[in-house]
Amino acid sequence: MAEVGSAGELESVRVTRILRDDIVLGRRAPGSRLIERDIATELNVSRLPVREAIRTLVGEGVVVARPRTWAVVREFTQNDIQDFGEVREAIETLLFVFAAQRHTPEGIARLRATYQRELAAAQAHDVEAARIAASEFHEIAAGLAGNEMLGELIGVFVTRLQWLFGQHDDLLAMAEEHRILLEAVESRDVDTLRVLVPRHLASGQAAAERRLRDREASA
Amino acid sequence: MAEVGSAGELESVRVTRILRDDIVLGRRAPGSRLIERDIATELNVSRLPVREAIRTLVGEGVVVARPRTWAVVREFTQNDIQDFGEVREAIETLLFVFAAQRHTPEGIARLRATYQRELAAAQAHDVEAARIAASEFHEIAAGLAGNEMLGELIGVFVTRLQWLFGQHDDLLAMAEEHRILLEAVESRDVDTLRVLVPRHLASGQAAAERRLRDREASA
DNA sequence: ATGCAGTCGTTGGGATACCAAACTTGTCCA
DNA sequence: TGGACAAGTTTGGTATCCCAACGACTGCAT
Repeated sequence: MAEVGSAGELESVRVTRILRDDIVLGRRAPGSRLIERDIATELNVSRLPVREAIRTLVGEGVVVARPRTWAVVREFTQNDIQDFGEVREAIETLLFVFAAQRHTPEGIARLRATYQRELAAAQAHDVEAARIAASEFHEIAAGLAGNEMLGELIGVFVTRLQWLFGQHDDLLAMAEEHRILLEAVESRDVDTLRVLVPRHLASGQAAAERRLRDREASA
Repeated sequence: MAEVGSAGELESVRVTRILRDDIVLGRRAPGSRLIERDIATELNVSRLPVREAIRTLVGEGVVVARPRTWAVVREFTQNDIQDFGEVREAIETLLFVFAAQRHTPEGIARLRATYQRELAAAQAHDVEAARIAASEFHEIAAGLAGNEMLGELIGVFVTRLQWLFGQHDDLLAMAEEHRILLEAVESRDVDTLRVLVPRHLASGQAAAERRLRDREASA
């Protein structure tokens, strides 16, 4: 019918992806209502896939739903972002430290290739490609860490991550930071990573806080 | 109708709780099938609440569901338990360090009261009460940490935590460990906590691995 | 015995219609 | 101004029906 996405894809998955993109890309504002019937009509599906999608997004922490009323896109406070940053620092440090301790030559090669794609995209000012490569960089690093539970945990948090910290102003600076991370992982330099990762995150953190302040000021 | 649980409780929540307890308490074995229709009939509800419950439990990581087939209770491997332990160590260290840095006198009083309840229950060999108090101990500590995102993260993991590490053999030893944690938190002794928490977790870890090995041997 | 292909029953994903409970909202009145 | 009340929305749940996909079984050939 619509013939979008991979063959045999479940409707609920498709709807989830659409709504998630709407939220992450800002097409649905924080606080805006998610009304099952309307969305169902809009996307030409029944309420069922929409319900599942909303539940999934609640699980991913970007939607809040109270019983028997509409769900809304989550509104984050300055405090939430700070809390999130603290947690993220711990998780990502763990991630890169494990990656440094356990990586294989083959894995490093893939990580480096992805970094180079990111760098090229950043130099060409291709925002979308750079964003995808950067996100892949983290995915590969998660693989190198060789800890599936850690992967699951990151999976739970990745949507709000992309939402809150998705848009990084300075693509080249970000690529450069990834180069430094890459080299530390390759040389298994755990001590350096323990100071590097928090510093890497701090820049995106500041940008997210700034964006939120701007939004609050204009409200 | 059934008039169980709190008033106005959603069916899906009730079903989720029932299934979760079945799994955590071992009434449903790892690998056993969760068939929507059967469970719906069994609990006298329609398929919808059951579907939602299963999705929730998938989110909590204790059920695996592939499209268009039954879901099954998750089977954990030795490797999963080890991975989980690594992640848990990082999270709980973060939790107790934050609690040490940010606790209030009032919060410490509640933590101490809960510890004393746990100790009393352990001395009386009341397994159920000790288990509940121990779990409350962690909940209160999470509150003291003053980081809602960390709370959410723990919420995602708490079910498999209770499932895999729920039964601790030596109640008195566990209470004693909680006493040491409590005192370190109270005196804001962060350095001690950084070595204490991993040690605290190691004992439960070993017990879980032993249990799994036994189960595998008898299969 | 073993491997394999086709068949058939089972099961989840989804659509539709309907209802009750409860949450919002707007209005009216003190 | 503030609160109680009424009306309209919206979700949660039930009941059916259908279909595609999956799994299990059967029987055949080797």
